[in-house]
Amino acid sequence: MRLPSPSAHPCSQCAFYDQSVWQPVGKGAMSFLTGGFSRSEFAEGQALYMQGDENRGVFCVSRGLFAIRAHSETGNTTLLKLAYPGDVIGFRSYLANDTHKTEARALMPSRVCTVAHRNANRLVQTDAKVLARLTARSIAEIDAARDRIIDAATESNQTRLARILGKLMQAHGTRDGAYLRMHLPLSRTDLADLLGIKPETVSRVLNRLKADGQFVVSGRDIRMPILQPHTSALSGS
Amino acid sequence: MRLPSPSAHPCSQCAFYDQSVWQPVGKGAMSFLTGGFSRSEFAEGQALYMQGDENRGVFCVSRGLFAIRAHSETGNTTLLKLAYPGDVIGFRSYLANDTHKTEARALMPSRVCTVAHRNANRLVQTDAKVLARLTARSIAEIDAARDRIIDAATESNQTRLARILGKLMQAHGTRDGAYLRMHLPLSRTDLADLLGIKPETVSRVLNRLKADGQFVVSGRDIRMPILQPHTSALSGS
DNA sequence: CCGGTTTTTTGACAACAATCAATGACCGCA
DNA sequence: TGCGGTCATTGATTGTTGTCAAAAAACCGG
Repeated sequence: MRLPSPSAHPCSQCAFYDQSVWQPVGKGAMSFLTGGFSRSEFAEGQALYMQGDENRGVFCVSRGLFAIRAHSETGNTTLLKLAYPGDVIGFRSYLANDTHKTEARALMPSRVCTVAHRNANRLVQTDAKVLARLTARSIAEIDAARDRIIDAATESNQTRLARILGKLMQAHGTRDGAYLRMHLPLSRTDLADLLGIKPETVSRVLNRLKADGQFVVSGRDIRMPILQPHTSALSGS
Repeated sequence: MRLPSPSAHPCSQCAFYDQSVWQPVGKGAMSFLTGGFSRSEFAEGQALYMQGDENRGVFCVSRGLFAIRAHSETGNTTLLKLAYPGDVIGFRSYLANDTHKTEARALMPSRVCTVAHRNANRLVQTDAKVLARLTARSIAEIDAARDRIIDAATESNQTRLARILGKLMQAHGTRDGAYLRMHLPLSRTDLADLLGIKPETVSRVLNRLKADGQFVVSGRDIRMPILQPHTSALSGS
């Protein structure tokens, strides 16, 4: 799990190096970073952390997709967000010095880079820029949550579902003729927990999206026309 | 607007002094705090800042109630949160060094304490504890947003409205016989923007709350029985 | 390939919300 | 006092979602 070269920046080969929380770490503190750094593979369904767990460090999704879920006492589950490659997760618990209030679970085979709690502390103490980058992630989290609140309050579930699928398609879809195609990494229940509706309703909303020609859905196999519907409508005349 | 004694901590008489972002400021940096500190009164309907404005500082609600709203290009308005006394607002814009993405407007006669942008910068540079407290507010903001997302996804609008009214009643209600009573500081449209529904639906949900005996509503005059409904139901037999 | 399980879909109905239109209540002000 | 104007309520209708039940499809281990 440890990387071969302890003097090189462990994120230097990562596609998200520029935005890495640890990018400011210089030569002087590099041993704090490489010492607590690890890269782990996660199978579909495997948890990175569970609700109530002590914080073990700061995590960065390197590949795949994670679901950040909250489980209530009454048994309800809300899928708070999807963590895509480049997203940093677990930092709320790290910054608050608190247990995790959500769980993170891989929705497909995924890879995560971890900086252990103790080492993160040392890096934050050594370089103020690291803390500044963590603060920036907090602000981005606030913005994302605000956007989601607005989205939920103003858009129909059909529109919201189309957006979620479109974003997943952009991240995980592959070209197939005039379509983008993917294996949907979320169950109907996951989609329901993401929208705050019941799985039966997800089925019906998907039917509407199919009827509108926005998606071709068959189980977890999903295709999305690459051309925007209004473009093709205009091209006909 | 300036306070009389420049050597005393301007928050020292405030009910929220302990949780004040500026509480850690010591004698050495006090002039940075008192110099940029001001206390302002706001009339009902008056804006503290508008969406798109440059950040002028960090604000703390001292008395009254503010609505934090987001206006979309399409003309939709979402009431993102209510800022109660003790709440710090405007810090997202301050920390991100960005324009305000929301507006803050007084819902009743209110008082706000302001630390000007430049002085806030000096205080943050002087004392790391100040930044730590701002970070803690960011985390609290993330938590509050998460709670709201869960609430919207799992609770009925009736339950959500009852909670909102109950919280307002707790903050602004006065005892009146067996009831807590208040003048509702929000219009039906505000309540609608808070729940993500239409004003007509707010009317109907209020009717259901009335029918259930949870509230007595007449225009903006609202009363809430102090005894829990289930207690009185049991006491009958 | 089979049997058993889980997931997803469909159907029927009730509850809830959006929309549009009309009415009613309230307020400020001439 | 009466006149607009805004805000709030109500009614009628349609669309959406929840709920419960059943059927269909997908999945899994042997």
